[in-house]
This record gives sequence, C-alpha cells and structure tokens, in this order.
Amino acid sequence: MEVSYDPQWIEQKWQEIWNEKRVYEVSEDPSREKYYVLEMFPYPSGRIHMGHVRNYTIGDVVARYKRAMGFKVLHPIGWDAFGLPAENAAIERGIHPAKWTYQNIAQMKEQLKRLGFSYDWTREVTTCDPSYYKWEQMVFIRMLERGLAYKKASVVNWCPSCETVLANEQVEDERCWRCKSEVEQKEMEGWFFKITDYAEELLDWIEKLKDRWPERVLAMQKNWIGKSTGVEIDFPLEEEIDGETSLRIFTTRPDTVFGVTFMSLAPEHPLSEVLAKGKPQDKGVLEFIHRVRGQTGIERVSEEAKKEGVFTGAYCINPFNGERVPIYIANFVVMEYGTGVIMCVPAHDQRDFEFAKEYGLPIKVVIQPEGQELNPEDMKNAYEEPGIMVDSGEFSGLPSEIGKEKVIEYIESKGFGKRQINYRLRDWGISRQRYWGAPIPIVYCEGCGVVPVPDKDLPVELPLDVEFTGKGGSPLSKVEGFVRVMCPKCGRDGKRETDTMDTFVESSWYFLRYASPDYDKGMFDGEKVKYWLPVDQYIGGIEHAILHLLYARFYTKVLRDLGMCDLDEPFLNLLTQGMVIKDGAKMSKSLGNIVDPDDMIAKYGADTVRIFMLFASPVQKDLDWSDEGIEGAYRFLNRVWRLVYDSRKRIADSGKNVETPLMESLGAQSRELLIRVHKTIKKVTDDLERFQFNTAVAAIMELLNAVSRFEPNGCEDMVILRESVEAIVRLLYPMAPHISEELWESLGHAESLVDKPWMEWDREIVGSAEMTIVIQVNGKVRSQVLMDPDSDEEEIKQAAFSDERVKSYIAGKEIKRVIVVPKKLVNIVV
RNA sequence: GCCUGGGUGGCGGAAUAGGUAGACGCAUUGGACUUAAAAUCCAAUGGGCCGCAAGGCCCGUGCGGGUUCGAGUCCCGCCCCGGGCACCA
Repeated sequence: MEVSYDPQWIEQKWQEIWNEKRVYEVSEDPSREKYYVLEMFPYPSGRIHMGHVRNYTIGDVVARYKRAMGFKVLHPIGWDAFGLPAENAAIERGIHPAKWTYQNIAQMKEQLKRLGFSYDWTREVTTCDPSYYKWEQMVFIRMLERGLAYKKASVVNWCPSCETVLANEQVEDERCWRCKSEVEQKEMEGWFFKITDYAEELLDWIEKLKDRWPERVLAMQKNWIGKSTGVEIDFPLEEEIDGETSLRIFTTRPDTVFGVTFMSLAPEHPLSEVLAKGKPQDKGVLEFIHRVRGQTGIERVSEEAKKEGVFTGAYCINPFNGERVPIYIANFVVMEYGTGVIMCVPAHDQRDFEFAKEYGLPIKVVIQPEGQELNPEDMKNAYEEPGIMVDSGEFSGLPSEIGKEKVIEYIESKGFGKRQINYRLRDWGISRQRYWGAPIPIVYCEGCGVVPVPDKDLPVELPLDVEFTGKGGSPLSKVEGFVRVMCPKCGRDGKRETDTMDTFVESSWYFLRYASPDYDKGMFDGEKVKYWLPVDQYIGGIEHAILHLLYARFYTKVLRDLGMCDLDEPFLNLLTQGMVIKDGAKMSKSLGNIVDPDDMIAKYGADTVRIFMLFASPVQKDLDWSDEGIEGAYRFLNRVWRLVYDSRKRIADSGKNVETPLMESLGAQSRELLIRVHKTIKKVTDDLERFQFNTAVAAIMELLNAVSRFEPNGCEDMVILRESVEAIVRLLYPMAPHISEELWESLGHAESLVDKPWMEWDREIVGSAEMTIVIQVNGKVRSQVLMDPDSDEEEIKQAAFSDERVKSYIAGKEIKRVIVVPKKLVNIVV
C-alpha cells in the first residue's frame, strides 16, 4: 500500500531529530574554511509574516548548501528586541514591554522552528537583555572619550505621535518611518554619533563593495552621503555688520564667480535678522524671516518651488571684480548645508535664474557653450553645462572645467577662501525620549557636569517598575530610583540621563555578538570574531538600504578604531530580497491581504511554503503571492514523493551495491537520463551559487518529469533509475529539507543529508551528450541535426549541407559564407 | 531634475559569453480513470495565414533607428513603470 505524503508528521519527526542531535551547532575549526550566512534579525512583533519566511528560507538554503560544500557554517538568529511597539502595547493594553517582548519571542521562535531553519539556537541573542546592551553602553563611553559621541542642542526631527526624536535616516517624506505621522522640527538637546567623521571612508568602501552589494543599495548610500566638492569664498561686506566683515559662501561652481549678481542667505542664518538693521528694509525683512520660519518643511518645499526672497539693503563686494552685490534673504537657501549663504549666478543656476526673473535682477553670462552665443535677454533657462569662460578677467577663454581649478588656486593663494568638501550626511542622533531602549550611561552632576558611568557600574539597567501612562514625557524620568544617583566622580547628588539609545545601535553590532554570544569579558571574543567575521553573505530587505546598513558599517569602523577588531566592513556580500506582495500591494492589515505563514504550514507543510517562496520569483524581485502557485509547489512535492515510493520496489530489486554501469553498456534511454541527471546536478549547483533558486527548482522539476517518463527495463536501467531518484532527493534537500530527509531514509540510507557532501557532476558524462546542431539559412532556423559531441567543423558542415530541408533552401543559390559555432549551430548565408 | 532597477504569452517567469525566444510553474481547454466528484495521468495552449492531412509560411521580447551571417541580449535616440535623493548651491 502506498504511503501518502504527510508533511505534518514528517516535518515534526525531522525537526525533533535535528534538535536532539544538535546538528546545527557549530564551533570554530581553523582547519576548515568558514562561511557566515546571516539574515537580518527580526523585530519580535508577535508573529512572523511572509517577508520573514522568504528572507529566512533563502538564508537557510544558502546555509545548508554551504554546509554540504564543506564549509563550517555559522547561521545564527536573534531578536531586535527594543523598540516602540512594545511600549505602545504597554500603554494600550497594560502589559509590560518586557513581558510583551519575551512572549512574542517565544511565539515567533516556535514559528521559525516549524519552518525547519538550520539555526544554531545556542547562539540566540536578545538585544533587550542587560548582558547584551551592557557592551554598547561601554562602547558609548569609549566613543564619548574620543569625541565620537557628543551632546548638542540642535533642531531635530520630532515625532509627535511616538513622542521622540528621530534620526534623519528615520524620516521619510517628512514623516515618521514607523507611524507615518508628520514630523515636527524642534530645538532640543540630544546625543549624537559622529558618523560624519566617517563619511569619506564609508564612501570609499562603496567602491570596494561593487559587485558584492546590489548596485542600487550602493547608489542609495552614495546619494545619502551626498559628497560635493567645491570651495568656500569670503565676500567682504560693504560695511561691518554685527562684528562681521564678510560673508562666507560655499559653491561647487567657482568658474561662474564673475557672474554673481546677488547673494542669498538662509532665513535661519544669524546675520539674516541684522543685515537690514537701521535700514528702511528692516521691517519687511523681519516679516519675511518670520513667515518662512513658521512654515514646516513640507510647506516650504511643496510651494511648487516658488522662489521667494527679500532685499536687505546691504551689499557685499565680489572679490574677483570689485562689483557691488546686493544681499537677499531667500527661502530656497537652507541653513544646514554649506554655510547657509550662497553666491547667486542666475545665468548658470536654474534656481538663481528663477529668482532673478522674479525680482528683476541682472543676468550676466560668464560661460558660453562652444559654438553658441548666449544672450541674457533670450534665455529661458539657466545654462548649467560646461563651456568657455567669458567676461571673467584673467580667466576668460579657459574651458570652465579647467577654469574651476584655476579659480580655486587663485582663491587659496590670495587667502580669501579654501577648498571645501561638503556632505549631505548629518551626525546620527541617537537620543530617544522613550523607555524601551538601552539607557545612555551618563550622569549629570551640578559640580562635575556630564559624567560617564564607570565601566564597573555597567550595565545601567533599565528599571522594570515603570508606569506607562501614555501621557507624554519619557517614562524613565519619572522613576525616582533610577534618576537619582550619586555622581560617580564626586559622590554628590547627580541625575541620570533618561534618554535611551536608538534601537539601530543594537542592530549595528549583533552580527559580532553571534561569534561569542555568552562572552562576559567584553563585547565579543576577539579570537572568535577573527574566525567568523566578516559576514560572508548578508540577506535582508531593501528597506534597510540606508538605515541599518549604513549604521552597521559605521559602527564596525568605530569598533575597529577603538582597537576592538580589525574589520573594515561587516558584510562582505549583500543580497536584498524583494517584498512579498499580494494582489499588487504589500501585505498589510489595513488592506486585509495578509497570508499567515502558520495557516500555510498547517495546510501544506513547511517544505511546500519554502519551495513556493523560492520558485515563484527571482530573489531580488517582489514575489506575488498566489494561492494557485502554492498548490503547484505542493503538487510538485507530492509527485516527488510518489516517484520515490513507486520506484522503491524496483530499485530494491536492482540490488544495493551495483556500481553505475559504464555509459557504453547502457541503452539509449538510460544513457540519456544519466546525462540529464548530471546536467541537472551542474545546473542546480550553478544556480545555488548564484542564488537563482527559481531556476534551481525548475531544473529539479524537469528532471522529475524526465524520470517519470523513464521506462526502466532490466537491471542496469534500475541502477540508473535509483541514481536519478536519489539525485532528485539530494538536490531538493537544501530547499525542502524535511521531505528530502524522509525520502532519503526510506531509500535505505542511514546517514542524514545534513552531513552529506554536495553532489558532484561528472564532466565526462555531461560531455558525452549528443549535441543538437541548429542549421540556419540567412539567420533563420531551418532545421536541426543531432551530432556526436566530438564531431569537427567539417563533419558538421557536411551534415548541414546534406540535410534535405536545408537543400531545398539553398538550391540554386550562391553560398556566400558558412558560419559554424562549435556545439551550437551552422548558419549558411546565400 | 539627478541616481538607480525594470518593460518578454492570459499570469509568475526562463534564455549564464551575441547563437533554436517563451524552459519550469500557474491558469485555461480537451481526453483517460470514476456511477459521479476530488485527486491523478495524458494532450493542446504567443499571434496570423496556407493545407483534407502530414506539414509549411509570415509576424513577434515597450517604440524608432543602427551594428552583425545572426540581436530579448550590443550601440544611438525615445516612451512607460518601480525605487531612492532633492530648493544641497
């Protein structure tokens, strides 16, 4: 009687076996090459979703495959356990964040286990555990000592709904990345990490990560860092104002400096308020400044790019030609970039051009395109391309690209400016006015000021007896026992910092902690990190292209500079998988298009879910969930199951230890199948190397189809049948491990596939396949012919010309050329 | 605007170094098995045309050109869609 495929039973059985035998636990082995495969760890929100399943399935296939390839594979998992949802649950449902978080972890762990992922669970890391965050508190202090962490008051992004500050990276379209509320600008004190110190190095390494990281992730990071090279120039003020004698501007176009017809300051610039003092313009200027400052970021940008400004009545002098230049305040100048002052060249900058048109300011052409003459009166737009410098004193006649350099040299030689590189990147604001995060280990003392908590007093533990009112303000600041503390320096009364660290700090080093998760003498064991790190293959969603991936790169470099490790980059290779969508939209509660992984596992089993995730789409692309599609995956595994059971008896009859018969002794059908088996091994191996799981599954399906058609006849055919069936089971293993293990066992093998080396394909067998030579006439396929694999060009030509169909096409025509592509085709040109 | 990724049947997708476009799967249709259904198996399935048939011809990878014996793939010029950045001087 046939035993039917029962995934529930099989999967439970094998998960228990793997678990009991601890097959996925690894330790260092210097005699073997290591491979560290890591998927981005989950936030314990409560339940895993299909995005997790996809991410972790991909990682698991890589881990199992690399293990079979002989690597020592580190494949850990943990929990990004701090964060706002836990605190919101506390406010809404009165459950403590810690309890909520640990309950979720327990639940999600069960779900992950049901999917049969090959994690070394002994290395599980939970970031809200004091034994974890203790070390980042220590690193915080080391960073403070080196000026890499500092406190400042600044205008920050404030999310009114989350009631906390957000980093620039966490604001999307002027909205909070998490709750989508509109972000406000607020002046506040907070702690920062000096990521800008690393701007250049972060940028440099982007070049070196080429071909290892997806192009678009690198492009996004490059964009985000936003380097621009230029020069700062002092424009002397006509009269001293508020102790200032000049205005310093930043420009990337010093070649246009002779075309300056006005200057513009950001409304936020300190001089903006005073430039018009005592002049008739004063009132208008103050009104304008007040109005613009009152606008939110959105309003300022969304006003359909309308350029607005006001003349201050003040002038400065262009140091290059002594011209008197009027000074404006303009809404399109931003204080945060450059010096907050710009020189305006309407002829060669589109924004300046629009502004000049609006306010009737002169337009002076100083760059002429080659073979063309620009005339300010006819210009509809600014000319921003390179050209020849004109009306530019001693620089006239130079190509602008060369002139740019000459002007900079002149500025530096005269001492009224200097070369300057600006970055768009800002320092990483890490203060969060929330409870559920790692406390910042700082004490404020009236006498001593800002005092770091000494190493011996770490960790600064998060107190658990906290009330969650949701009424605003940091809950920590209301915990007397936490706030009141003795100053570690002088022993007098001090107050603890009540801000916690951004949760992105925890995720900036968890991949290092996995190397020695229980290490208690430091953040990690240097020797173990040396063995395991860097991560050879990192896998996660594209949504972290900037945020997490930039922070982790920065933090790793900081740890290196603190002498803790010698890593330049944490992640050697990066794979970003697409989202799982349904009906064209991301799965979400509000759209009601969520498919719960648990339901699918209960219905079809984990192997089916895994196969569908791998087969439905190439990894980088979005995967459209399809109820019919997963049925197909289930059907496929059922066919594999039936094939093994149908073949089992016949295989057994063939005897166990029969060697593969020689190719020559095989019948045509067997020969063909054996060649196919080896071609499939090659194809699946190549595909797994390149993460082309969809075509790997397809190749196994094709082999299954071929074996199903196979009609064995005689003992030798049975051996080929056995080899084919076993190949299917083994090739399937990394992707659908439970069914593979079960079938492998049922085929009479005692050893587990977990420990079995990967299959190898036989070059000779693959090479012995007959080749199909396509015959084209004038580039169009007209016929094809089967040839022996070692036929030479002449033989192939012969065969082509003697083909009946070809003959009719070339009859009576002059043959101009014959092209023979080895092993592929012949093209006859007539 | 700049930077990126993409556009192939009814659908998801394949074609790895310029060499048979549409593998594999889904869906659909027809057939077998069954009292029937489900499951399973077999067959057909890009479009148009010729033929009783075996079979054959033409068109076809967003659009227009080009290179080549040969282009989904390379080059030039466009169009459309997704993602990122953006008064950044």
